[in-house]
Parts: sequence; C-alpha cells; structure tokens
Amino acid sequence: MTSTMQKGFAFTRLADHLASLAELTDGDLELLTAMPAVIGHFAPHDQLFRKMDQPSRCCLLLQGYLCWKSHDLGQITSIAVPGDIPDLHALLAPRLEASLVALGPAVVAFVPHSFFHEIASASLNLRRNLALVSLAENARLRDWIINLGSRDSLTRAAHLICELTARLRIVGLAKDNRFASPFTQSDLASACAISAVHANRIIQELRRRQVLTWQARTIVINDWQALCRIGCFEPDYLGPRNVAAPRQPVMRAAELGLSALR
Amino acid sequence: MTSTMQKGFAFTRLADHLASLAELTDGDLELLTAMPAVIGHFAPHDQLFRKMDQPSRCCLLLQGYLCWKSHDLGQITSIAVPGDIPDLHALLAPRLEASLVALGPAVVAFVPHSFFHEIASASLNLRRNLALVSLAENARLRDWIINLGSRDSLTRAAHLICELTARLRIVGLAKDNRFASPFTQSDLASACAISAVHANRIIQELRRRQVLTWQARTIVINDWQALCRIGCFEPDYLGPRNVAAPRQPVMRAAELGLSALR
DNA sequence: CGTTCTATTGACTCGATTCAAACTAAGTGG
DNA sequence: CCACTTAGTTTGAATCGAGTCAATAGAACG
Repeated sequence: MTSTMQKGFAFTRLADHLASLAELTDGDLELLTAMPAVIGHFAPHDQLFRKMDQPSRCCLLLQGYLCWKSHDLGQITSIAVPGDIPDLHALLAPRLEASLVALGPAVVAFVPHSFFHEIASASLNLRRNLALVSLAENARLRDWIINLGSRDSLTRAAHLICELTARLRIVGLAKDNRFASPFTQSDLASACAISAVHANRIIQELRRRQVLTWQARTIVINDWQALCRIGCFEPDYLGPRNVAAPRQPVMRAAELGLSALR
Repeated sequence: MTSTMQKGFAFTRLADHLASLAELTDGDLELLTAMPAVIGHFAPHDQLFRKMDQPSRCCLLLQGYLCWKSHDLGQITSIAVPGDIPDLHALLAPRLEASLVALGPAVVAFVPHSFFHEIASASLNLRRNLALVSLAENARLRDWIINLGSRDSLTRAAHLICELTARLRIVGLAKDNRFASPFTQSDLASACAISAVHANRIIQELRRRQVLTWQARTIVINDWQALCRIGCFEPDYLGPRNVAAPRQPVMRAAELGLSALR
C-alpha cells in the first residue's frame, strides 16, 4: 500500500451513501467535509485488517471492492462498494471477527474513529444516519442468509450481481448498467458459497441467456429485468428512505384476543 | 393472544442481556425498571408482525422463542431468546422486511418505541448498549452466513444448538445444560436451510453420538465439548464485553508501503 | 517471454432433496 | 375416557444439484 495524507474530498461517495438512507442537512455535509483521511492503495487479496485486529481508524472505501472474509473457511460475508465503511462497527466493538480483504485493486481513506465520534455527538441526524448504515447492513446480511439458505446457485449469483448493481447505482458507479468487476470468479464463488468451477458454469449460463456480459474486468447488464427475475431480486429491499415515518400503531387481531379467528 | 398491562418487571432478562455486552450502571437499571409493557401470549406459529408492518412498539421476548422468517421462502434468519428485542431496529427503520413468528408458545412484552427513545436520550451508556445489541446481531448474522455457506448440515445444526445454548446461558435459561425446546425439527430445518427429513436424520446422528438428548420438548446437552467440536463453535464469538478498550493504532505493514514483503 | 493467475471443460462422486408411507404424540370433543 | 383428528417424527428409495479432481486453455504481468 502507498499512502498520502489528504483532507476533505473523500466524503462525496459517503455522502451519496448516507443520503440514500435518510436526508442529510447542509450542516451534516459541512461536518463530513472536515473528514481527515489517510489514503491507502491496496492490491488484489491484500488484507486491510485481520481477525482480532483492533484498529483505531475506519476504512472508507473510495475505489474498488473490499470484503469481509472468514479466515479459516474463506466464506465472504459481505462486500463493500465505494462509499461504504465496512468496519464502522469497530467504533463500538473494536475487536474484528474476520479479515477485511481487497477484491481487486482498492483505494481506501483511513479515517480516525475519533472523527466519527465527533460528528456523531455534533449532529443527532448524522448519528441516526450512521445507525442506519448499520441497520442497512443488517438487512443485507439477512437477505444474504435467505439467498444462501433458500435459493439455488444460479439464483444466488444473479442476486449478488443485482445487489451489487443496485448499490453501485446509488454512488453513481453503475451508469449504463456497466461497472468494473476486478474480482475473480472465485471471489464470486466465495460469496455465493459455491465452488469456483460451478461459479464458472453459472456465469456461462448467464451469458448464454444474454442477461449479462463479463469481460475485460467489466460487467455489463444487458437485461436488468431478466437478471432480477433470475435472482429473485426486489430492487427496494435495501430500504432507501425506509425511515422515521411516525405512524399510527397497527393493532393486530392477535392483540385483541382474536388469535383463534385467524 | 391474551394481553395484560403490567409495569416494571419485564426488564430483568433484558438487563442480563445488555449487561453481557457492556456494563450497566445503577442509573441505567433504574431507567429500565420504568419500562411500560403490555404482555402478550402467543401460540406456536402465530405471527407477531408481518412483512411491511410498521409497529409502534418493540417486542421484548419474555418466554419461549421467536424467529424472523422470510415470508415466501420460509427461511429463518434469526432466532430470539428471552431478553432479546428482535425488532429493535424498527425504532429507526420502521418498515419490517420479514415476519416475526413464534416458535412454540411465547410470552412477549410490548414496549412503546418512545420508551427506548427516552432511555437512549437519558443515558449515553444505554444508547451505546442498545447499539451493541444491533452489532451483536450483526455478528450473529455473519456467523450464520458462514454456517450456511461453508459447513455441512450436521455441523450447521450442531452450531445452531451451541449458539442457542450459549445465549440462553446468558439469561439463565440453560442451567445444567438443559433448556426448553418447544420448536419442531422442521423449525430447526428452516433455520439450517436443510429439509425436515434431513434435520431428523441429523438429530438422530447427534443422539447416536450421545452429545445430546431431545425429548419432551427439552434438549439436554450431554457433551458440550463434543457438540462444540462438531459444530465448530467458539463460545466467545458473541463478543461479550468486546467493547470500548482504547488501544494504540495497529500499524499494518501495508500502510508503511511494505505490501510486497508479505 | 516465461511465470503465474484465472477461466474452462469433462468425468466421477456424494450430500441432500424429494416423494411416499408409516408411525407416534398430542389435542379435541362426544 | 376413548375415538378421531391433526401435527410432528421416522424410515426407505430414487433422484439431482453441486462438489471434487484433473487437465487444458487463456490472460495478465513483471
């Protein structure tokens, strides 16, 4: 990794990401621009952190992809796209439970934990936004459990590609249904919990069905509708703006003692 | 469901749960005792909430088990034990993405969202504690992804039972390695993403190996060590007290530009 | 320009599913 | 209290999706 010290530009994709979850005020944006960052460049398969590390800085991903990978079994549990802070949870639970690995070349802004603590105390709204980042991750993890548990491998792979595409769009990186895919078929396999050989066969099947092309480290979605259908992907599940709408309590029949009627 | 209105007793297992994540002060306990609750009783397979519901109250589980279940595929993504608040995330992201279902008979305390907002503003420490609940869930979800993705079905089932046991111990419900199991083998299968038939064969295998008995809606762990071995379970992973220890930054070789040396 | 990843293909194997049927336990109501 | 119903468990046999192994082809990189 090579490092340079910079200040106040790395926040833009993060702002896109946060704004997709809930409004950001001008004051919040102001706070974000003050973000101090050390830029780091990583090569494919570089480990940014290892299991049991206790870093004092968060990684804000600027370019490329990172993943959390269980050290012993090699299972990928989540993939970070630019604008993500994959180790945000380390602010409160400092001991890492897995390794953070670069999928392809990656550029990262290291930001001191103290910065996030500061902006969280300065802005209730940002605090909520950061909490929503964690909840969105939670929703993605649940979705991934459903994917691994209940769907066949073709569906799994298609679903992963759909999810990646949807997230990349949010930060402006999937224009024209085209985005960089510097990761390998084996990486896809590790995420989908299938063998690399089988991953290859599935990608061929997706190509055969003309829903995507994947060459020269670039994926092009040729038929988004079809890919969503194959992947059982509902574009909204990441829950953009699924927040803070005070409503009337919904009284279940059950609560009225009518359980037997259902 | 039948309901009764009560106040100030439902918090004890919740306190055990929170205290397992980080210290609770006397002031925090005081705040918790003021918890207003409507008690609800549910029968097996009752739905407490459905996908897309927007409840104004959280469920604090008092007795039994609840699970989040994807409506279409039936996959269980997590199981709640007494002391858990499975829908805590609905405080910030009110639209539910799955159904909350009772596994066996269950007793729940419904607590208004406003109560949690109040104690969170009253105590920084409790706020952090509630955030840790979410992070612990996050860690469990990741662990479950590894389980579903990378381990065979015997290991998966053993792992689930280990995890349940560990969590029940925290709230005092697995004394003598014995705990209630009102859920069915099909429920276990839905959590482990295997067929009910296969779940049955696996339970028989665990019985044959004398690591547990499961009869009369009760599981007894006869050989905890062996069960952990079969389930690849590391008892500490839930991260009790994995918090807030300010440390020196760990400088990776990568950051010093020594990536090539590794 | 060779070395090293990565992608591709075929053959064989195996864990897990599915289907079907029988059996057991647990209610429920007459 | 027993007959009846329903839910859950157990068993066997056939089938299939996906893994593994092994070998080759192609791309990328120093």
